[in-house]
Amino acid sequence: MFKDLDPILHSQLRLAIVSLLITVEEAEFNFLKEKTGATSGNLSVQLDKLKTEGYIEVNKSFRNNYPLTVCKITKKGIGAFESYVEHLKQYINPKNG
Amino acid sequence: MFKDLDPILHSQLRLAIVSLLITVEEAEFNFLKEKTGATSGNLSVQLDKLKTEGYIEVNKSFRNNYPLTVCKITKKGIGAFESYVEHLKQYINPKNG
DNA sequence: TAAAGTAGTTTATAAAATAAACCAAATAAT
DNA sequence: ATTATTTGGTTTATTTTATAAACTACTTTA
Repeated sequence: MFKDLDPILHSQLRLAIVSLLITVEEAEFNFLKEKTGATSGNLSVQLDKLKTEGYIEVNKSFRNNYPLTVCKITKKGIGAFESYVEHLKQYINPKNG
Repeated sequence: MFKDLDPILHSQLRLAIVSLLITVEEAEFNFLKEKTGATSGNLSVQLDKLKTEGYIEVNKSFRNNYPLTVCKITKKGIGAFESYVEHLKQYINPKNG
């Protein structure tokens, strides 16, 4: 009756990250940090999880001598997000029959 | 930017339980178990959590000599659910700006 | 050159979800 | 009548997650 919710996306922070990446298509670590309000540590861990799952790509480089981490959603990530939202509708539309 | 998601409701099983209780207004343990596909143990724990939070009422009695647990959503639970859904929309509508 | 800031990562701790084991009573089988 | 099985759960233990704290490596400023 209830479809499973992808546990990778069913996390407040990871969902926020993916939600942002869907709109901007590319974002820096600090942009994500500010928008989500996450701590650096937590953000680092969750980005890694999304990367491991293949939902995002993470590109590390340097800019003005400082490390720079840029994230981008993948096709798989977009698909997973859309699917997650579809599944979620079953839970939040009180017409689950 | 992103509003916090009530951690009590941001759980697949608890969300499913509350989603069901919103439509039926009263449900037996086994009804919830079948509809959600949860194990008894997990269901028992999560019902207790929702009860402790004041989101549901749990009435224990006997029927045909067997124990019977009946659950009902509270006003607080309805409010929390509605609020959760509102907050969630920020995450799933890719127009978060 | 010492202190403070940038941009993170890693490790440790707390909280949550899940599974396994258990319990009390009822019914069914031998 | 005693043993086994089923019902309707609860409790405890294990695994998984999330979060926070500590740390790294380097840069800039005083």
